[in-house]
Amino acid sequence: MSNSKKPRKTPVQARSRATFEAILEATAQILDADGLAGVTTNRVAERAGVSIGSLYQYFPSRDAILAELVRRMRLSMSARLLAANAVARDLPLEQAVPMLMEAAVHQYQAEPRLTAALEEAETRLPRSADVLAEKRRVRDAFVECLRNRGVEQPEEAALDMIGMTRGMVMAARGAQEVDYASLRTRIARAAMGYLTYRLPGG
Amino acid sequence: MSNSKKPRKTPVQARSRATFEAILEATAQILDADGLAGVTTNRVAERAGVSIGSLYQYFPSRDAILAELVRRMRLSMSARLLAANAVARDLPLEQAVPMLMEAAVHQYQAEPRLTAALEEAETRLPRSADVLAEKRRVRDAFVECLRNRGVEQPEEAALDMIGMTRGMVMAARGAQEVDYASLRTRIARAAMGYLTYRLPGG
Amino acid sequence: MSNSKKPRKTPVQARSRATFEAILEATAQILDADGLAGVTTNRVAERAGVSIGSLYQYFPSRDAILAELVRRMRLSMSARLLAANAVARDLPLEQAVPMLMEAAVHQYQAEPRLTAALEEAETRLPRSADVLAEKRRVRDAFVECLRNRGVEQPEEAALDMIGMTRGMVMAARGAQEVDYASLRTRIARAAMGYLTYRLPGG
Amino acid sequence: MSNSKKPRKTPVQARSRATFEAILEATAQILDADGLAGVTTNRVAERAGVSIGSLYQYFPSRDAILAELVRRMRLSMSARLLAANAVARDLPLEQAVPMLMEAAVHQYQAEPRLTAALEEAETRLPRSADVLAEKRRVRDAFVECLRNRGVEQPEEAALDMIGMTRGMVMAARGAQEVDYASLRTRIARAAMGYLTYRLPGG
DNA sequence: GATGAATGAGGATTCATTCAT
DNA sequence: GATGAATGAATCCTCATTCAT
Repeated sequence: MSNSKKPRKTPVQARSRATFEAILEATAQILDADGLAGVTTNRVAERAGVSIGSLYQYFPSRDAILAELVRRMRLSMSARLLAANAVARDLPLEQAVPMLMEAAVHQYQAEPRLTAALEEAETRLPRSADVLAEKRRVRDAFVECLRNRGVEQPEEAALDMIGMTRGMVMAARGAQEVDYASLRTRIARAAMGYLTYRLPGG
Repeated sequence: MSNSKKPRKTPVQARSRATFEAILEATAQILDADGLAGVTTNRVAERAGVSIGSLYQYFPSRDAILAELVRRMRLSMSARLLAANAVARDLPLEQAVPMLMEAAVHQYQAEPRLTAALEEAETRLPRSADVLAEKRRVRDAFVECLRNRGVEQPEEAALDMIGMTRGMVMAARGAQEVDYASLRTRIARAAMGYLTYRLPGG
Repeated sequence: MSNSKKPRKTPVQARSRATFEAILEATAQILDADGLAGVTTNRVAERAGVSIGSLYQYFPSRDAILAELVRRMRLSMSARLLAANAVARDLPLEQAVPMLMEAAVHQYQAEPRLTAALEEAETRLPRSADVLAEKRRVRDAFVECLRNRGVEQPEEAALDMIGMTRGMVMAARGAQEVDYASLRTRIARAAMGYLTYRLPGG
Repeated sequence: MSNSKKPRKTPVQARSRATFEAILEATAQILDADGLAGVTTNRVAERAGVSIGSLYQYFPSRDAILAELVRRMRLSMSARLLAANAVARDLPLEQAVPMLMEAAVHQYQAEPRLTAALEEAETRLPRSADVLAEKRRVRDAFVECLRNRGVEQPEEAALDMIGMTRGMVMAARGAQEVDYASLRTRIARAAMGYLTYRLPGG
């Protein structure tokens, strides 16, 4: 019995592959334009230029399409983070952290609406081991970066830095802000400030 | 021209008032328990102990119920922020900021699931002038606090601080973290660090 | 959480009751005309003169409609059997058995196609305690009748007599036979013969 | 005018023959395991190790596959009956009848689920001359056996004996009874009793 | 001949909303 | 005002069948 969230058939032939990708692409477009509620299987099929039957040849359910997109997004985010972490390996904290934050921001900045919709989808979908693993890798990249540079409580700090990144991008997006260069600088500042500031009472 | 998102009638009589509130309370309970998707008008009516027909006497649509709850949440958040700002009027930045951050966190901390569901509802609903105004007041409270204490770019900083607050609470919640005292401290630290840190290159 | 095979709402008002019965009646007509495969919810609703939404107010699923019809059929069969058994209480075997057989045959004879369709439905549906109980009562009526008159292995004999009844009616129906008086006589003969015949070797 | 229920081509070559049989075998397996509803053409093709396109080279429709299986079942039943009748040619009624009954029971006993599924399929399918002919031969075997031994109304009696056989086996199966030796004895007893018993009033 | 990708009519079910009583 | 029965558009999904490669 195959996992119902996995693609139903692994596309090997060229035509199959194209259909498979067309369905994902159509779904991403609709998510970006109309959000999660706009994604109906018939609409996806229509936009993909495919019959509803074909859609169900490749995905066992509507959720499976969303799950695949979420999986790809998380995969892409973790890949970017790991790459940034590798590049920053020998840099000091104040140079390494901005690089990681920039990597973390990238996806939100590149496709803000799609990413928000996919994160919403992620909360609706059953927890997926794949997705959890990728998120764990992102956090681990932060943890490693911080621990190697002597930061205390690196697990907690990683969580906080990921959270503030996401929160600040979303807030900027909500306020229609478009100066991403400035935003990245502020996010890096927030992270470094968080790591170095000592509260008066603490 | 009647705004379809406003309650259909202003309840003046006691019984009307009670029914009106019962519907909102029922909706809030369902949102907290099952999220936005669990809110169906029939279910709300049933839990409120009201017929579906009566529900539509008080609210013109399902969305109108959600809009009213969103409005109240934003109202409550801005009230809390304004109060905190008033109390902190004469305190220095490093004492005022934690007070504001704490006020901003409160709602998320007190009812995390309900608040998340209402924010999700908010993104689905058409922009409401009421809600925008309350959010503006929250931001203005931050702006005033910062400007009075000589912080540069207070508009931008207010936005960032609100964003990081929300982001860090949500991340903590997603990681099942429950030590809110620690979380509040870290959020205050992030805010103060953000305001005071100078990037090497900047 | 209510049993999903039970009617969703117990109809108390006159209009409700009428709708409820109209749905069952429409389903029975379709079963009789086209068999189980002809029963689609939309078709039932249409024939009942009711919207599809109304149908689902009264029954949680297509199967629930069928289950209710099966339940009624079994109820009616057991009632008839028990009545016959009561009437035959003081009669000797050779008079009692034909009465029971006649009662057992009645439903098949009165509505052969509908009954066949409902029995087919019964095998598809999850076992229902109600239905099993009614079937048990039918068998128990036979058992009691036989045991009181000194028949050996009355449980087994009851099962066999019920089986032969059903088999002979169905075969007659398949052969387009319509002389039910003759059929009943033969069924009674088969039953009595079964009970009294001694195999040469046995 | 091509009968759409007939196999599309007569397989002469070995490979064709093998494919044809594989499809039938796969269908029989699915029928036995999951009943008529489990038989989908794609599933049959998959289990037969054949593409769906090939399946439609050998059978014009799903029903044609089922029809062929029904035809074979009836063929096999009639062959067994005719053989039993031949063997019993010179035996007296009370020895001949049990032999015929046993032959009639055999198929139900050997593959109860498959046989039940095929009989269900038979009722769904359009009447087939082939199938009717085989059923006629079964009945004729009984008729001949009875007439030769002086039984009155042999046509009617044959019908009744076939019916009671089927009914008793099905009832036993429904009751999870597995002692087929006992069952066969009882079926023979029912048949002989039916043939010899004289109702008091008759 | 074989393949399997593609088709789309059709079926079950939900739920916001209306309106007769 | 209140009630709740009724509505039907919209949604997810299946499966027999076709046809380009």
